[in-house]
Amino acid sequence: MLDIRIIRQDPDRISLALRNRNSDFDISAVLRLDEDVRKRKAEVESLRAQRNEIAARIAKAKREGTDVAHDVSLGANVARELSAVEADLVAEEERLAGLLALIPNIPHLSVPVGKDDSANQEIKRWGEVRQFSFEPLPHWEIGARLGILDMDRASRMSGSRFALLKGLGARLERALVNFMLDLHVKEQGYTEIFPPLMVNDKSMFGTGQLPKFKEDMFKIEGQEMYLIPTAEVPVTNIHREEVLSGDVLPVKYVAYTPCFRAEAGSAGKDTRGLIRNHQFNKVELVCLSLPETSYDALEGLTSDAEAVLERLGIPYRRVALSTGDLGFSSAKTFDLEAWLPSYNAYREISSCSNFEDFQARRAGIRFKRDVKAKPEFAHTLNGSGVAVGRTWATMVENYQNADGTVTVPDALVPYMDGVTVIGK
RNA sequence: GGAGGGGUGGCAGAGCGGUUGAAUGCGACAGUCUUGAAAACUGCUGAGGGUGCAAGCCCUCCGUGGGUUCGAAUCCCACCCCCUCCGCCA
Repeated sequence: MLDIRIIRQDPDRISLALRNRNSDFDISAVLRLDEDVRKRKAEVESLRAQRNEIAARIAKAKREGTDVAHDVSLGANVARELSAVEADLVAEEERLAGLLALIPNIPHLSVPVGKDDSANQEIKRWGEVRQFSFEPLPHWEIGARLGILDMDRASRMSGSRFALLKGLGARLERALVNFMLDLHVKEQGYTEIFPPLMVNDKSMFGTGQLPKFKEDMFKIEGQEMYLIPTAEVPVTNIHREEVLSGDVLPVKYVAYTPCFRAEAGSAGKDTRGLIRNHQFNKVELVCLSLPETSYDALEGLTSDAEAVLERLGIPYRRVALSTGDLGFSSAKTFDLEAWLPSYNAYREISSCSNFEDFQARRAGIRFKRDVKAKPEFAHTLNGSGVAVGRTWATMVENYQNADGTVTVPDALVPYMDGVTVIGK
């Protein structure tokens, strides 16, 4: 959520930012409504002041035993008028809040301006893309042949876009999760979290999934509860409605969770294998930071995610998303894209974002610099560290051998009980 | 799922229709004392918003949302959450 005061002060800047994001949101409606609300609020408050004054007078008169009838009827009139004006105010305020909740974040100045992902900017590349001496197979083929990935049976029990891992395939998934968690916890100083996988609508509002992206989530029937689309939601909301003391910042959390996405509107895209499923595993990094250091924190968080790919020897590149490709809540996002031989392209495997105070304002995550200071909104960041299913796919494809086996990279061997080749 | 109990400031805990934004204690903060610290004493101590150049003035908040009333932390209704016991269950 944007600060209404910024919209008031600098509407042109907001409008430009929205246009750069391909948003047709009409700021002027917000400004008009904001003015109405403030006018109405002044009315309500002066009526309340009158009411309070009359009530105080009656209290005093009763104590002194003087007549009260005149003030009581005066008070009744004020009360009647007040309730009418108050109802108008509530309605207007709700409308304004509803509009504000739909405005995306303002991109940071460093974000490349452009209308879609073609304007994304490559920041760096790491690793050599492997040249195969044979025709490489996609991971769903490799997995099926090795008996470690079974998409057919998964769709029989659950439908399309679900995966069944088996034997060393399941083991590999678990190995990846543990490897990533160990790296982030033991070497990079994150605190491990295992959060609830269902959250209420307030939490979904806090991180920006609601109200606009309801269709992308699985809702529990008959309840105001959703399956989490990412650990970002419960983990960022750990400190919802809290005032932290400034010296605990930065707070760094890592969580492994399954993620659930309805993926409305993605029909026909990435229909095979592990790339785009309704349920997938992810290790997520979340950081709460001081405002002035949040871009350093973004750099740190992104390189913490990159370390995962580097240890696994997976070639990747880092891309700065353009204004047109940026997510709703984000002020700046780096995507990490891993080389996927079956796509003959780099595919997103991690997305690291600085939301600045956008989520913190929605979720009420604040801090005080010291005991006397006014509370300020913290900055929130998160990034995948990294998507496990996509890593599974990328690894299996990059490490496949001509005989159909898959070599296990050194960093993972201890997590695979010493297995160095899958399929031997 | 059933039966009770309870949600008040950072914490504990009063208040149960009229100077109560809220007693009291603890904590925190500032100060006095002290070579320093502790103790003791004194003072202070929530958040959000409107308006104004400012000083200030005003409004809101006692789980949440409604209602009654001139006036609600206090009365009524609904919901949410927590605790205890029983049932069920990995």
